[in-house]
Amino acid sequence: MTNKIRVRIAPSPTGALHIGTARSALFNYLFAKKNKGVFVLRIEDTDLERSDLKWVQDIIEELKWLGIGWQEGPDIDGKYGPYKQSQRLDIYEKYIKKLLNEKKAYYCFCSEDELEAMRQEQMNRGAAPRYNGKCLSLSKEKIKNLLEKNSSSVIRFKIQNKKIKFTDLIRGEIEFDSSLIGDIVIAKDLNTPLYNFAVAVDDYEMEISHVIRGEDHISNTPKQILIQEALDFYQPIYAHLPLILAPDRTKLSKRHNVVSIKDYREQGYLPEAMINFMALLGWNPGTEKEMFTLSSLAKEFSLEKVQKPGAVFNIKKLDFINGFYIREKTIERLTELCLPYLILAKLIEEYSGGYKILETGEEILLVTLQKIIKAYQLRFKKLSEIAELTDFFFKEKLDYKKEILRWQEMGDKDIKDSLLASEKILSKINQSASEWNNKNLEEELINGAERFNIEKGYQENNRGFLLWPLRVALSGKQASASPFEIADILGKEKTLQRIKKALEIVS
RNA sequence: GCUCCUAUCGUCUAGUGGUUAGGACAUCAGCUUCUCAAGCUGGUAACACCGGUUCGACUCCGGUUAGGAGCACCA
Repeated sequence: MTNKIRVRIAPSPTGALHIGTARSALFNYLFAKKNKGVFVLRIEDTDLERSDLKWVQDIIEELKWLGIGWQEGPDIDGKYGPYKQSQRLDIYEKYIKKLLNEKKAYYCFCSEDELEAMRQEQMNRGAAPRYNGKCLSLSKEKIKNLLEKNSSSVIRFKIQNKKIKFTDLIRGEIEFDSSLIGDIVIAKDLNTPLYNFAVAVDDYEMEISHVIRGEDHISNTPKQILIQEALDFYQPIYAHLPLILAPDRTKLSKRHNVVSIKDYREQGYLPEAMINFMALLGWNPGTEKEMFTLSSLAKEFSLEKVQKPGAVFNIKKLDFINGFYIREKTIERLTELCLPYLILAKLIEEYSGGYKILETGEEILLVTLQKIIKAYQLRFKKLSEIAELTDFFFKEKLDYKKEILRWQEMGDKDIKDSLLASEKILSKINQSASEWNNKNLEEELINGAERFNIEKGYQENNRGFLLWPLRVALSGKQASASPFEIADILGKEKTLQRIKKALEIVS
């Protein structure tokens, strides 16, 4: 073993990258960065039945999206050989044979039914279910015979009865009694290794110094340690991370929760937010600082500050953090990020280098799109929300009830008067950049609102009598950006059209 | 059932024998305000329980209770 810090994550490609795996990756990555070590990505695809190349792609894509890079692993040559277990079969075979020769492992011909019955009987007795060692003393001839007959068999590892102690960087000393474990299956045959065995071999072969993984692996650790000892391997240092929990405090599962990073990305969560949020789940800097970029985390991270108890996944906090990073974006970048969602919602489409409104086919300039996004930058938490919030900019016909045009105790006649007053003010303003802009529109309309209130005998500073019906007429919504921003973006013609429509609706 | 792990506001957490138990999200109120946000100000809200140790325990020890994870020819 070198003195170098070498860590890894070892996902199995049996599904989309899970948020728990992503957080393990983050913590390993940060630990490596902090200690100038190496972060390895190893693909654990020993289970060919369940593994699929498309999930390897997903793991790679999503880790890259998060900004978590590896120094050794897929796409990158390494001196430790291939990083997919299915390409390392000869390595495992060598060690399986070694264990077999040294009588530390043996063939087992018990049927699954037999094993199931054994387990049941032990459970009923209140004992820990474990293999009873039936095939341990089979004679050489008998084994040879059965193997030649192609009887189905597996290879078991002989568990030494002893106390196994190891130090966990997060939890301290952990002790297991190996007599409770029973001889585990380490391979189905010489070419089909199983998890606990493959992990022990790979961690050794890849010179992994620290194994940082989820708490759900604690009970695998003694098995792996025993295999390491039998093979005369060094023992890596362990650190078991607290689990990410669902609101009911059980392990986050695909069945009841959104767990894949891909889904969060598609919902419009930013990688910065995911990283910041995942880091805070089970770790804190010991200060009151909570907002972190990946690189600031790499400086401040330490395993000593990792929590012991599991952490409940709080989506509201993720939303808050995501909103924070949305507000941090430049408007150019944020618009770029939002565009796909507007396209997906069939509001706009891309054409020869520009964009057009899908419904009317009219061109919409990038600067206009940026104005729209800017008007909503403070108003959304997930990118996917942008379409519903801003759809009225791209629609000809607004669909709303007359009732929502009403501000406080206004009668229908009052609403009409209000809209007519707005119309009068706005038609006097020229559609030119120097006049028809947010600032000037605001000035004119606020002055107008005061005049309108005096005229109608309303309370003077209650601008809603003019502004509310106007804003609803332009947006069709009870909640939206200001009428000034909207009118500015819509332009004079559409603004006046929408006021006319509203007047029709009141009548 | 067995093994292991865990226990501070609803949630994420600070705290390492003496604190008005701090922060963040959420929540509530106020300010701002045409609305919704954002922002600012303030409020409500926690040491699971029982024993020790100690002049003194959220903090150390033991137990109880509760929760979780693991117990495959999956990883």
